[in-house]
Amino acid sequence: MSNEDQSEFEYNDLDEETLFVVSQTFKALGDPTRVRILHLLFENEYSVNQIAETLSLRQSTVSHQLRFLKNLRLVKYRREGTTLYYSHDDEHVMNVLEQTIKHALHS
Amino acid sequence: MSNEDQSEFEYNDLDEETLFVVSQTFKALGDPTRVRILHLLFENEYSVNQIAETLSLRQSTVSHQLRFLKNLRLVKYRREGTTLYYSHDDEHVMNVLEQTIKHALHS
DNA sequence: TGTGTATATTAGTATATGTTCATATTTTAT
DNA sequence: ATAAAATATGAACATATACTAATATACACA
Repeated sequence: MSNEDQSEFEYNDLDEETLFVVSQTFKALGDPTRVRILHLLFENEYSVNQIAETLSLRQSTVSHQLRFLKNLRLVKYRREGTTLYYSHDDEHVMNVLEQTIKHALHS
Repeated sequence: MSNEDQSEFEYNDLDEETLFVVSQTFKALGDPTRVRILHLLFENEYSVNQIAETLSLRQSTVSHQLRFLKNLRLVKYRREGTTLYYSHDDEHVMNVLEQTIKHALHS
């Protein structure tokens, strides 16, 4: 088999932006803390302190990770006085997470 | 609202193993190089060198990442002489990847 | 057995990442 | 204005990660 035969079919690599968005999105789900936070936010909204208490994390840790998730528009918040209630903001990502959790539980 | 009201509903955190598997799986998809490799393997099998050439990566880099992916059983290989042909080995993960790429392309 | 080819592995390095502590900022209520 | 509560931020640290060069290993075949 000649080299020409091997390269007969041109491969279309992912464009740089798509590649960045996709890997960045998965990177968000690639950390246990962020998975726990998103999993917690599956059904309800929670304040930063509530998240920290429920998951036994430092307030600072939660805030840092929420910023990460907010930059990717995976979560949003609403304010009530000094309290910020966070909730998820990306149905696709939450679906992917749910699917994969279920898949992991069955395997 | 009292503290009792807030903690009335017990939250069931993900068990440690599920958490590990899920975040580990997403971590695999959280790197551009691995995304490119898996994307390449979507339809066909490729040898290590073919992957390296197609994606302009070093042989060593590809081999390292393939080991990573193989440890998670995301890829498998078959041998033909000295050549190893790699292909994907996890339909669920490939579906998730495909979905997310399509989602990224439309946004 | 010896040589060439394909792949894997090891060690080193630079960068990225996640957590923590301390502190700053924002908002509300007095 | 001041204090308290909730959250955000910055710096420092330790660890993880990805890539590279060099080398080792595995296989095929003369």
